[in-house]
Amino acid sequence: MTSINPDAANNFIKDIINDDIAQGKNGGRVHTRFPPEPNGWLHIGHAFAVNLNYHLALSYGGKFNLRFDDTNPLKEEQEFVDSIMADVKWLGADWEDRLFFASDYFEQKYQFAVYLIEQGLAYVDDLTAPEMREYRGTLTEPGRESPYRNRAVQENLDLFARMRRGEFPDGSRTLRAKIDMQSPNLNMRDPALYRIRHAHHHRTGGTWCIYPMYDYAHPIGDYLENITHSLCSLEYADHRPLYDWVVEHMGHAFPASGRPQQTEFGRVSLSYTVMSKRKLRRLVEEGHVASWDDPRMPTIAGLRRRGYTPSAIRAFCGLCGVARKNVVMDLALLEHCIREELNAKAPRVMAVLRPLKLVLENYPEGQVEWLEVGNNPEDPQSGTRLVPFSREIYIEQEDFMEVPAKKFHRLTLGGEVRLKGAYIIRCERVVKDPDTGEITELRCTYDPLSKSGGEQSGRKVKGTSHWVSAPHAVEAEVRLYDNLFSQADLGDAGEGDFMIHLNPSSLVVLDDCKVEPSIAAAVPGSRYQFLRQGYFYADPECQANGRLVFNRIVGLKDTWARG
RNA sequence: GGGGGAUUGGUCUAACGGUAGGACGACUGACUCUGGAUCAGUUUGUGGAGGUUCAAAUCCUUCAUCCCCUGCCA
Repeated sequence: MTSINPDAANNFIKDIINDDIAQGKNGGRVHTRFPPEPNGWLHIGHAFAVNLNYHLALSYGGKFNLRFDDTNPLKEEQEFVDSIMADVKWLGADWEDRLFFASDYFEQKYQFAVYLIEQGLAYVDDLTAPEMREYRGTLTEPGRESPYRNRAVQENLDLFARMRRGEFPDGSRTLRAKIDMQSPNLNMRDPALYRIRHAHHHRTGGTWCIYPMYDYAHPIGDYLENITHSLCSLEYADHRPLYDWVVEHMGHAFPASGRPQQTEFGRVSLSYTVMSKRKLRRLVEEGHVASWDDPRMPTIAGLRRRGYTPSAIRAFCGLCGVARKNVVMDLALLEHCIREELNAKAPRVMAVLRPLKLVLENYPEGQVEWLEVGNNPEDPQSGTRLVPFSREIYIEQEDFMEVPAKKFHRLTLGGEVRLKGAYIIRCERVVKDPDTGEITELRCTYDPLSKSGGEQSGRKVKGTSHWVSAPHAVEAEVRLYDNLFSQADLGDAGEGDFMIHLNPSSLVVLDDCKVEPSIAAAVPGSRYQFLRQGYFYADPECQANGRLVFNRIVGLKDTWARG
């Protein structure tokens, strides 16, 4: 079990839990849950919530449930249940045998509603939706009581039973809690508990035509599952009095030893991207990204496809603040987490993304040397591999400048550079296309005494370049992913306007890359550091058709490019 | 003249009346057969005003700003 930052300072939720344990609440148990609605894909913000709930339970020796909040058949689909389960599992949160659905409790919820009616705490209302809105009042004005508010218990019981039987059309009636139309908290102005929806539910099919509302269903689910700490996002703080109202009456109807309590925390979002379902959907529907799992998307599926590891995402979540305010985390922190992990673990290989042919005029034609190169300087255990070297090689176009810029450390006309793991070379001539003036080839010489690891290899030059032997080079496609948006905080860009900040270069596809032969058979899903370029992921889907495709997960930090 | 929540450097966070610290980023330098990594260092902060106190980021008052709430969504 990978832990997130176990030494992290306490957060306010831990403070609350510690107090609860000290007071013996719920017998000192800690039991959390992650309650997604199966109506979309999980994103990095959800990962934070999953992680928070799971690791809180874990660190207190408690339990963690996965519970789908499927009370609205119009929006929910099995497809999302499947993808969410896969994502939560991939993130490493283990619900063991505690997979639940709000719909598992529809019958109990119905019985409890009957109890509320009997107690005079709920009534069937015939108001239409627009009427109900009008009766509700406004933020600054109290509401008015529905004319149906004081129906007799028997009439309510009868009407509610007939609602269940399907005698009334959608929208014609609701079951409402009888609380307080004067409350300054709109959630307490006789909130709807049930609405009529003659719709097919992904799990219960056509069994029901009345469906409970979130505010009613959620606390019941928590209560029935013996949840102790029901964590949710900030916007539900106003709903807490209603949550408590339901729990309190559940306690009377179905006495149990435990009582769940709701605590709100701030959502986590990321800079240079968007998080709202609506905006993510627009990106897909308008074709700005290929799909929900496009490697530029902040969805779990997208991050996975990009090449992020669950452990890096967990580490990131552990570094995020748990606070009573929504936060926008710096993308750089997420990138730091994957770099840190991959720096330690990823094998290094040489890949030339934008090749420039280079001929070593004094290197014997037809000769091939297999040079031993270290796999990872950070990991002595990682060993070495053999890389072929020959008269014709490729180097990176940007590693040569005929007229060097200030502080340029690599190859220049008449200058020297070391080829990583091989020899020091000197550029003698530049061959150009006579028409375009474009550099097509470099004619160079090598210093035979400078061979890496050789006795006389100690000579220093100011730069080192990566390279690939031309006759041995393997063709690959490389997809350079970058920030989806060029502006860090899209929050204040007007609605609908955020698209103007799309980064036109969020994806650059290079299809003429040359990689060293050692990764010709790269295992799909494996990760490498392309020397001096970044960390890359052998794309599992694109690999399928026999073509090598690598996704750039994240670039290396590059102090030269920055300057 | 509604209710709820929040405010510590560029970002996130610690402090629970007693030296404002950390992470990421940025910048310097060292080192380097990756301009990576590593190491050393630097920079930037308690929203404002009052008050309580020997002592306030922390407690009180007040102002300001930001977020959420008028679905038969969650």
